[in-house]
Amino acid sequence: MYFKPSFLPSLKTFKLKSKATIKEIAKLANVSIGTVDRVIHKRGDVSKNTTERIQKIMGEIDYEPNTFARNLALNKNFQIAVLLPEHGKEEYWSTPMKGARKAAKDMNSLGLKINYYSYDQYRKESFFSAGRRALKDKNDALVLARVLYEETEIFLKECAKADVPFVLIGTTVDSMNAVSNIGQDSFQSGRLAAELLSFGYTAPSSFLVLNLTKAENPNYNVKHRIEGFHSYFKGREDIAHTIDILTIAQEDKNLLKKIKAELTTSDLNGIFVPNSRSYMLAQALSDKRNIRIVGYDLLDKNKAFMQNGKIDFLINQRSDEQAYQGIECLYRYLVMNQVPPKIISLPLDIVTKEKLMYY
Amino acid sequence: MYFKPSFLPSLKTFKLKSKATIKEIAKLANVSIGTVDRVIHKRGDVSKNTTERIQKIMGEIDYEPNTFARNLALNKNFQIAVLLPEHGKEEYWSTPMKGARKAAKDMNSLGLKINYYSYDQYRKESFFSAGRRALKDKNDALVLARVLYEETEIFLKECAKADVPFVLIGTTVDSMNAVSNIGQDSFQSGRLAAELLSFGYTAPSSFLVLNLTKAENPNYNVKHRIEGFHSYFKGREDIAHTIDILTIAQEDKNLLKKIKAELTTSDLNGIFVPNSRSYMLAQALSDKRNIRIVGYDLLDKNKAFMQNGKIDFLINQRSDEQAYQGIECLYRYLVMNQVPPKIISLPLDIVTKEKLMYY
DNA sequence: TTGGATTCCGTGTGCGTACACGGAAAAAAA
DNA sequence: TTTTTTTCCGTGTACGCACACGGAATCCAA
Repeated sequence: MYFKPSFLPSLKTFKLKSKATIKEIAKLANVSIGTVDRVIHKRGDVSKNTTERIQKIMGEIDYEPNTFARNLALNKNFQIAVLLPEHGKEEYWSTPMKGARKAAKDMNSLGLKINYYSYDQYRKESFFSAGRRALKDKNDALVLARVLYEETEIFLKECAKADVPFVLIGTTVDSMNAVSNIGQDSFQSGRLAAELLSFGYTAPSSFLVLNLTKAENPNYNVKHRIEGFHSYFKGREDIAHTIDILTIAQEDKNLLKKIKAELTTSDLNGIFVPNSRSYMLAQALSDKRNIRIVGYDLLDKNKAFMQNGKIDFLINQRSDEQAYQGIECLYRYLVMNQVPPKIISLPLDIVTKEKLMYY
Repeated sequence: MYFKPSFLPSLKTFKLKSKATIKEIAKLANVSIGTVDRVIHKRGDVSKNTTERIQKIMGEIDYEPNTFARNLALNKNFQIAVLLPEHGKEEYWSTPMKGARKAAKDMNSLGLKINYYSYDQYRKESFFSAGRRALKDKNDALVLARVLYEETEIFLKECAKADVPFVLIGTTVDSMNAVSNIGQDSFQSGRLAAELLSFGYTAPSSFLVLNLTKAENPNYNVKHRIEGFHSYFKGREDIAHTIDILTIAQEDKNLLKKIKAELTTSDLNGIFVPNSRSYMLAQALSDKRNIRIVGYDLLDKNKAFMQNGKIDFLINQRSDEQAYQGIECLYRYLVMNQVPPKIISLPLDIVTKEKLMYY
């Protein structure tokens, strides 16, 4: 229930002179507000002469429409669709969902409604049908992750045709003419992983990239992380570290065996797992044996292994923040006409055992 | 100059049924909107019976006022004061200022105005006069840092009396009945520093806390960081590290000498500088000599020493973000009546050489 | 039973913008 | 010149809320 809080301004309150309004522009240009409105919204039916006069004045006084009045007049409640893969309670995609829900709550009083659409990320048809449902439901904008690479491209063309703006999360490549691309710089995160993994090692050491792949779907983030990882060591000519790479399909029944085999044959100082499944490696390690591990993301399993000291660093993608910011961007875009940067690169978040309590 | 963007909704646009309005409440309660308004704003002159009936209905339909309509009707441009110490271009306090300026820009179209008040942090009178000026200028709210400890308390009592809400940044202690306290958990950051400093050392090692104090003003953040630092090692009974502490006044003419003396007499593995002046230590180190250094904040000088490898980790307080969030909080508080958490603890941000490019 | 005070509440106006409607003036066609 | 069309622009209403003004109802006392 809503009641007036005590701090609310009363009549006595000092009133600032507000910014220019269309009324003032109209007066200055010797026309009615209707004409000014026509010029602002390019609705035509205004003589060239008058148009230019009004535009000149608008430029001079730096007119910006009053957000409150505008939205009151529009009398429209915006709705934004969030299109993400289905997920279990503690899986990766639950994190951005959490961010979206927070945004929904925060912006509820601004009349914003969030609609959720989920799909099976291993079935292209599922993605298309969820996406098209979002379009049919007349959402004003769309937040999604580029999980299915080419399918997303096809779908986003449909969005463009329907004049539905969208934000891509989880990527920092300017693609598909999105309003914005919000994510983490994968290449740089790979470099950071290399730095953390090799930190303090003054003697030549041996590191492994353990790429636990899943399904046939190529993950470009993982690819760029590995590239960044290598680039770091290429730039360090002071010490000749050894870098190996081992790729195993996550579904492989002999996964644990293969990892253990690798661990016994080579004498490793550190392992980099370039996706969120470092817990699988941690499971395979019976004891710590002083092998440093750097992985990604704060899945519950990863956190548990960090807590007991098996995983040393996790680079957090903050996909909740990505989703939140995506929604915020689109809201500002729709309501206040603010255009965000094409690429928003969230700072790399390094998580250690001591930071764990925050998440 | 403002022009209608192409994506703006037109008449054809699907219209969602909007939330409950006072008009509907009035109809349900069989009274006029004026009466409903009187109940909402507790303006009196409504019979007890009617009041209760209206309140019941409001509770049932979960009424929330339309932010746009409310602010349009209020016809008020809010102004928020930012009260911070004077600073040179690249000094610590320039960072929160940057955040404030960004907020001012972002929220300009919402009619928010930010007024800046600066003071000499070593002159109490300067603080009081700046603060009182902020009050006289009829700011609707106030963002400040608790630099002068007791003086801040006195001043904030004046704010409370004048019914001016405020947010404290740079602290995570719920103090003075602030709308919110936004900062970094100092104790936890000290623990993190300890973790980073001792990371990878399996043999008993020797660490130093180098406390470069400034002026007589006690800094509670520094105190808590050092406490956290010690607490980390107390919890680690696996290895018996040695912790020393050395306090030197920053103004000490023999600062460099004293540091160098310490470095030669003891065989250190790492040094923790619990404030933003780790660059002073770095200056004293002629060569790296494999002493790990953990410090705070991204001053230009610190960044330079991190770039050339002399400083290993910087814990970033993100005071720009603190100021930004402070302003945002207060705006939502004033305009949408949203009450933020009493304490907002920003995640600890670990900066390494590879992350430097982001700042 | 009328005057005045008191209690309670409805109506009207304004906030700045969006957009429909229709009217006047100018230009073109008759 | 008269009629029709086109060009251009002013007016009015709506959006939901805040608040002032003043009207109606009730009650008490004279």
